[in-house]
Amino acid sequence: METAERLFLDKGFALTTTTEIAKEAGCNQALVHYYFRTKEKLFQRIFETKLTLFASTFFSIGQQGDTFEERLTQKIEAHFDMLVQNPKIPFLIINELTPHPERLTEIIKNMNEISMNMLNSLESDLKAEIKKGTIRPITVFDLILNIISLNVFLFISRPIVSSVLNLTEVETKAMMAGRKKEIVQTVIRSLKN
Amino acid sequence: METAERLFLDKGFALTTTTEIAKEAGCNQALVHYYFRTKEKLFQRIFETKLTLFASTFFSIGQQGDTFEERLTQKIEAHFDMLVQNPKIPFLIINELTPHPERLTEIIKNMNEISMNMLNSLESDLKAEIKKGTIRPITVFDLILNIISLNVFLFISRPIVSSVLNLTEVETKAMMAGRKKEIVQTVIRSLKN
DNA sequence: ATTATCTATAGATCTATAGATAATGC
DNA sequence: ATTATCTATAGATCTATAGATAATGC
Repeated sequence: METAERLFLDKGFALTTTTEIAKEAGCNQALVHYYFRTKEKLFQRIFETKLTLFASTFFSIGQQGDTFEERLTQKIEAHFDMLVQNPKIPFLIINELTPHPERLTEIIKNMNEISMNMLNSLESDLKAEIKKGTIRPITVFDLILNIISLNVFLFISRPIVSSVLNLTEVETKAMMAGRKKEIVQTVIRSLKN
Repeated sequence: METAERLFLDKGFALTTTTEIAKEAGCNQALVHYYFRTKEKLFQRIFETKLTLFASTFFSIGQQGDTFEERLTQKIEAHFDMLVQNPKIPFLIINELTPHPERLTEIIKNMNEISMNMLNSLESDLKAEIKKGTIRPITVFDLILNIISLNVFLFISRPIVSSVLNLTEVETKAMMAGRKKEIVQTVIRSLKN
């Protein structure tokens, strides 16, 4: 499963073969099917884990903090840090869900319990601030999509950006750290009245 | 080529077969190879066109306008409008370049002529504004990546967002129009001192 | 006795080409 | 005579399973 996870994350479902998984895992190809029946089933087990991880993190951290700005900064950074730990998840999700949006339907229901609560808490927090006049009017949808766009796209485009700018691994890390601060700045400042 | 373009944009290189291209184009599969030799060559002709289109638009529009804010708004909207016309290009580029970053190397050189000029003009424009104190200090890299992130990710995630929120086609269009305004707002406001 | 692992292979694709036939241009 | 189109097929995968053999657990 570890090998399969790595290969699926690198190349997606279509480009990964059970032969390759077996080879890199050090067994024969039949054994992969002995344990998981089909390539699809093996993929789904990995994919659902990754999708749940990706979706839940954003809504589950950053409830403390005195000011709205602090709480929001925590959320953005927690989301960013989750991506640092799982940099290839966004590519996998985009890669698989875009041609097969129907795959999402079942999984959404499983997440609604946790995420909806957190979403509502963010929404009421946001609305209170807008009413106070400390930030401009904005929907929770737009705010979240702004944050996810800025965070996720960095990780999606990282291989391409590193290639275009010819960055070493160290330089890439420095660039990512810089982006983390910049993204927080961009989101916080964009809310100012 | 039209059929191939549509299928490659929808499903990427790996999931598209020359058999399917031929079938939907109304000829037999051998004819595809008669004209294009290999699936790879056919793909590259389409891919390079799309990649050039994607990369050049951002740097080639929006030079007029009295204030920096107007010029920047034009650039953001021009980029957004290009994506409206070509909503599936980002997915194709991400999908193909992430597992094969080496494919980019040749193509970069072709674009450097145009884009570098435009990038320099944006950079000097930006620096002048920062010096004047009308906007906060920010690198041209961060500004461009902010814009591309917000714009492109919307189009990458559109199928997923529409599916999650259960949006009709009309509702999706309205959402996109709202996002266009919101993205401009976010970028402009995030630059304020 | 059950579970794990292997070899071998069926069956389904898919790309690419060979070679025959039809259509077109001079 | 050249170009376009077709049928047929070779060769390369790849998934999945059947059936034999080895390892493990009681």
